[in-house]
Amino acid sequence: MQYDFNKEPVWFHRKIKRAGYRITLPRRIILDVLSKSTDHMSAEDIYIKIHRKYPVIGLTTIYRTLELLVKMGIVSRFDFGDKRARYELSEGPGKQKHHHHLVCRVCGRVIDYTEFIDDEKELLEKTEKGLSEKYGFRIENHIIQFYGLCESCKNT
Amino acid sequence: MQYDFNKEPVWFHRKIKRAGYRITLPRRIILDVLSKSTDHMSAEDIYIKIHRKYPVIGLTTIYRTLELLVKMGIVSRFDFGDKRARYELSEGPGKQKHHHHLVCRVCGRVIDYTEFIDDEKELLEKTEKGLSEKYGFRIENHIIQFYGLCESCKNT
DNA sequence: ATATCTGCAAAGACTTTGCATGAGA
DNA sequence: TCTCATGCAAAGTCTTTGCAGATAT
Repeated sequence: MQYDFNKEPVWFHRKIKRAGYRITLPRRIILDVLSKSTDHMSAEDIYIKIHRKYPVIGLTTIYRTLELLVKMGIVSRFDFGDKRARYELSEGPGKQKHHHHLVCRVCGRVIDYTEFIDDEKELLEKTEKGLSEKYGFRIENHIIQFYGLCESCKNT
Repeated sequence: MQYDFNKEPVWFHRKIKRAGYRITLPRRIILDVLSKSTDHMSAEDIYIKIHRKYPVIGLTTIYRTLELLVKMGIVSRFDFGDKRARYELSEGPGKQKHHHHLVCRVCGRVIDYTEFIDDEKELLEKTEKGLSEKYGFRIENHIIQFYGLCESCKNT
């Protein structure tokens, strides 16, 4: 894993500082790993990826940083049914495209799909509006996941 | 918790037996608790509810039974962000109505809602069809969850 | 300078596993 | 009778916490 300090994302610095936090090496590295990955990484995945080049960064820090990033809305956290939390960049300046997940209940494979998102959008907006009126909820985000058997597990 | 052995659900016996499993006391009790509860119970919740009347049933059995019921599709398992799995009867003979969840990220309260389900239905069917064609997935079910702040946490 | 942040080790919480006993068909 | 199911205790896994030293601003 290579980290290019010249391409630091400005929006990130601003957001962190504005919230009263500090820009630190682990935070920069972890954000970088997440923005370059297309996978849904666990804390340990990130740790392993980072460890060779930055052995000083411990797993604890990964957890704490992820917690921070989730709280700030920069990162989203998912549960795909294996026992570990998975993380990915939220939609936004990090350029993550809005998508949902398709999870195979046998092999655990996860596919991101972006199709039908536009169709969903209208429905979701309507639903969010209705729910917030009826239950007084302020809805911030949503998760849609489909579960089933992936192509290979289906044929086994 | 009272268990009425005269009202045993026939569909459950049939389903269990047809799958080659045995009808046992713990399985009957756990199903009963789930079908009478409107909550999203953790394994421990179920254990506590059962324990006074059936102290012989251990937590391990609860876990194993839930695993079985989930595998058979009788029970669904959810993650609401606290660290424990939550279980509820799936839609079906147990008479659970199809619904989704609204989760408060502060206090953890979960509201079941059934509104808009009809609107969702058409979209979901279309999406499921499209996804199964494109990715070769056999989709068995889905989860939709909204996250945000409930009425009281919003005003604090 | 000083309030944050980090790493390490240890603790914590939920869940799973091994094994001998007990129970359903 | 003969598997399958259960209970107990122990182990496992991911995640969090306490604390002293290090770091950002």
